[in-house]
Amino acid sequence: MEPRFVTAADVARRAGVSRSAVSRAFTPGASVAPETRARVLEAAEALGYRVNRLARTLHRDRSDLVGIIGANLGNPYISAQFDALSAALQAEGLQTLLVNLRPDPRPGAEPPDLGRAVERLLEYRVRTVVLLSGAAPDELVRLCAANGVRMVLINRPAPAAGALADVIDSDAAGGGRLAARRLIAAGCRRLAVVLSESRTSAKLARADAFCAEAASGGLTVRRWTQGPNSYETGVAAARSLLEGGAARIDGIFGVTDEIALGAMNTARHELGLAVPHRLSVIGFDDAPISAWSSHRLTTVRQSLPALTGATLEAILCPADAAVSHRAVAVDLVERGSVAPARGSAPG
Amino acid sequence: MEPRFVTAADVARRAGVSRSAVSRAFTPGASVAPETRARVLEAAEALGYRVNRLARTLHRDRSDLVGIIGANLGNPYISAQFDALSAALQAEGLQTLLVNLRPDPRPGAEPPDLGRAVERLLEYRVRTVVLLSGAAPDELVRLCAANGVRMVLINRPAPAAGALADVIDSDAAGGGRLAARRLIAAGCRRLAVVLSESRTSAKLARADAFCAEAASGGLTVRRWTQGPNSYETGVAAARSLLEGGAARIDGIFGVTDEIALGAMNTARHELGLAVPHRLSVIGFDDAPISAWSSHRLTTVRQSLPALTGATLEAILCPADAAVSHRAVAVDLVERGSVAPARGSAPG
DNA sequence: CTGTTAGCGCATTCAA
DNA sequence: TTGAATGCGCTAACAG
Repeated sequence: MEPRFVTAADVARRAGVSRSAVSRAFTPGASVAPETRARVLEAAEALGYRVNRLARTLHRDRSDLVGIIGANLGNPYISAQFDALSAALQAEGLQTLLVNLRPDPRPGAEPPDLGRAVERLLEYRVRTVVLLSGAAPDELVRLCAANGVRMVLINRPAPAAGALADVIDSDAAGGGRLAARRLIAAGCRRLAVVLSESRTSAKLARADAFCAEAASGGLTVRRWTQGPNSYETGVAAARSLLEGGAARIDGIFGVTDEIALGAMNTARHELGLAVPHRLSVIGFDDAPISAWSSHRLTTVRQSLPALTGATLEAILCPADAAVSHRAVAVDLVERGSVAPARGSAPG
Repeated sequence: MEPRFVTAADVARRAGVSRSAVSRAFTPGASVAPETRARVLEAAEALGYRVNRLARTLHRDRSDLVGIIGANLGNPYISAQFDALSAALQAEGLQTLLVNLRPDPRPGAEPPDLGRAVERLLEYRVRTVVLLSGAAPDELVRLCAANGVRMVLINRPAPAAGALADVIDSDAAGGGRLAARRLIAAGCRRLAVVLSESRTSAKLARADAFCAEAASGGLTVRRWTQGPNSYETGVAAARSLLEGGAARIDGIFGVTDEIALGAMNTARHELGLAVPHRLSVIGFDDAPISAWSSHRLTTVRQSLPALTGATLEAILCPADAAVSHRAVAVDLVERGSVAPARGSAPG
């Protein structure tokens, strides 16, 4: 005899009431006599009944499933972000359904496809799709909208105007400028920026603003672009930019902490360059590990609580609310990877 | 006019067939005329229809949702493990429904409750519950079993004999012994083990085996237990164990890499102790960041692919299969945080 | 307040 | 192969 899930009918039978009574006993705000309700709950308890939320969803216009599309979940910042977001959702009674865009390592496997990911989530009738990774083509945004599902884009390229997508953006340009100004203040004159090949506009915007700010200070920036957003990308960049010392790069901006850490560690431990005396390094994110005493990375902070809060707001807003654009401020966290500012303006 | 999800009936109408035909067109192996099928697919495409997997689940005996219960998703090893597992599930057509056991930071919030987490997942009729965190009381295992849901425990205390739960265990005792032997070979004589307060038997077993092995070598071990499994726990331990230098601890085993890294970094950068010359440190997990040149932590490796593979096997096994116990071997990864072995046996 | 009834979207019998 | 009918577990509108 296969064990089976207990149904409302089972409970009704045992409690000697109708199925509706059972349903009502589990619906907050429904009108049930306290006594009936108690009897139902008792029977449910005895039988081990619990509401089938999947079936319940058939009736309501939206489920309490929130789809999160992410890649790179091992990344120190993204994992923290995902952790915070899923916890916050849960506190609101929402549940996290994950689609992992990580490439399947098996030979012959197809590369991950964002379109399929979204469709998959639509099949589960999620109420919202949150994009932590990848760039959403307008067509996908429209697809969701056509199904009454809002999309929330976090640090993603903004979709076409009028598209039904909320966007949460930390101030990439401001952060890039902050980084450039700080390196220049430290006396760096030969700057480089390291970014991954991902076409994510947030990372591009960080790099572009960095370059623009440097240019306005009369400096040109060596731009190093290759590989994924990973530690190894930073390692490779450091080797390529610093080895031999011909270019005499003295300031590096990594568009994510993970990249910056790869570059900094390689400079320090593999190439023997003193940080920050010979080379200053600055990152973007403020991942937890960046504060560790083994790193002490100076970085542009995106406040995780702020980011999570803005995301949650967007997710919770009524289905018919106008789309919104939430900006999250960034600030510079001074630690030990950038040389002290020279000639800072006196008091 | 609210946008609504397209239903099979809509498609049937447009294609001029019955709803059943639509259903069959989307059911692999059903008997449909190729021509009908084509017409249905065309109509579906035009309308933007996709199967409602929630409704589909009402008919099948199990859903394709796998519930994962985890805490500490920001932990460097756990995030990697979660990443690998969710990707592997997806490659098998299964979907990850997450319950995050992270404490709600809001004031007055209740602490996370594993029982509620499991019940929540049962409400979604998941086919399997995977426990990455917490210890499963037998009563919870029985609860799942009563609902025909298998439980998979990863590095968790084994439930009562006969309970319907698959367990995946990396060799905690073997790893603990490996760590002890290595520190002893390095010439360490004043050992300490650092563990968190969590009652997780895996971490306890690592520590216990470490102490036992040290004892058999004539050494007693200072046991430091406090706080959660986190970097800060390692930091606090290092301060408490090493500050002042009275105890002259010369070898530390952290039961997770994160703890070991906290201890090592604090010893090195805050207390100014040379690692490995003055102090040797060894961890357990082999998280990606442990290999970084800023750490080079010698550690006991749990192979992530092996762990993920074993987990997947357990999840995919038929519902009526006997419960299984899978052991994952560990080995020592030599890096730079332990002094070279002295007087190793020649040839 | 309660039970009856009628769906929600789908898969699967059963006849045809 | 196909359509009609039935049921999955639940909610909601309706009468009582």
